[in-house]
Amino acid sequence: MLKKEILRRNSDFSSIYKKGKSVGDRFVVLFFRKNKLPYNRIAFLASKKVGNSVTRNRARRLMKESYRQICDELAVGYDIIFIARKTIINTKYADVKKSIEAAARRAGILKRQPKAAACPKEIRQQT
RNA sequence: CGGGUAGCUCAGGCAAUUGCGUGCGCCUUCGGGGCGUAUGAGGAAAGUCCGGGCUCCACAGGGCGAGGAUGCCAGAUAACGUCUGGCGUAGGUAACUAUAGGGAAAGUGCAACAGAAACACACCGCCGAAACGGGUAAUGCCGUGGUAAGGGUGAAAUGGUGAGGUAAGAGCUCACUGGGAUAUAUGGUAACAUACAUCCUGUGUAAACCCCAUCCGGAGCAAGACCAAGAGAGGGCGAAUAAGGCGGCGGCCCGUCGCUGCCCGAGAGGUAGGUCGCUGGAGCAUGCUGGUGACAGUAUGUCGAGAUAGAUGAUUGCCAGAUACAGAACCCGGCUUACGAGCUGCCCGAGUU
RNA sequence: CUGGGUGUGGCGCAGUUUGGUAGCGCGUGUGGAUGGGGUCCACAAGGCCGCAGGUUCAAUUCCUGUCACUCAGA
Repeated sequence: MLKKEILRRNSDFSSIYKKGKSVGDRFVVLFFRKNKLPYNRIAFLASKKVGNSVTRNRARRLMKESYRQICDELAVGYDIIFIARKTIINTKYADVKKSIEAAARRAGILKRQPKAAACPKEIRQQT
């Protein structure tokens, strides 16, 4: 993941919360919005409700790994926020991955044909 | 074997595939790219309860006051409210543990309820030709009174036992003794212990105010240093409340609400943002020496995170089996709290030989 | 990183200053009043004062430690 693909500014977050759409699943909640850029911007969140710092780090790492596996199949030009729910405590990686896939499919940002890829990795190679 | 008590160690390892941060080297289309290699969370990283380094501000000689903290003695330490060793006291059969442990003979305050009285007291009781007054046929019978031995209340009632003494009693006197103060001697660096002499004999509370001694300037890495868009002083051109543009409501049009032209822009300031501070240090490991110990000295070896929306993950296999509490955020020394496994010493009880 | 505040019946709060009886409102239960309900009246239950130690004769109150929640500032 490149550094420009990480959401940082508070204004970005608030505009996504305000104007974007959301999809929930068993372990994660997804906020997303079009950003008119040739790549996606991502953020992973785990609030204090999830637990202590070890639990929150674990949740974010699981979500990151899942995103890395499926990012080739995602559509391009979105800001996406992944938020961990309380139920993510003591879950396995495979379950989190499934949950994220399901949420993305329901959000409609999962591509039908994964071969027309626009993953950031390939942008990187083109530019 | 059971129970207790004191301390120590580890915090899963190895391999494969695939990912992440940083350092170094090379390549580069210069992009917060690629390749290779090394390295990458803890015993508490936690709570932020103390102490220090470091940085800025104040004072540059120090003192006083306010406020706060600490409070047996000696030592360790950069320093501490920490640690070590001792003393006293308390608890425990013991190993051992706990200890804010200076001053109540400087002053003020408080001690509910109960009780007569909780700085000074007479309810019941005892006494009474001990003293004064009154009274009866007679009697402590009545008043003033003496008395703290006994009863009862209370957490606490004027130190305890015995004898003398007395009207009855009382450290009123004596013997022994509890406690305290002072002086001397011995041991100890000291706290203190022991012995002896003299004197005294209501209490608790200072984690109530207070007194005494010692210590403390304030803020904190978002400290602080450096670079520095945009906006802004101003200048030039244009326009005249219209049109147009942008945004909100709305599926769209209509409608409605809000905002308003373009260009140049020194110095200073420092916003967004970035760079440094940022990890080699009261460092770590091993050995030797000194010390009861905390610790100190010395020799050799060694470099072990530095992120900035925040880096350690995922999958599989093997090791008999398996991981609790928990994630560095300027850095150290402690304290406290959470928690898995293993080992050792010592004490008590029971049993066997 | 720094500095405050709060914790008391089921809920919201007093009491803590100056230690000694734990209280108020709503709610709950029972009874009364009404033909019934509401309002009203009477009575009752319900608290180891967040937790653990200490000081004291005695602690919700004083002291120390600790846990949780919450606010403010940089």
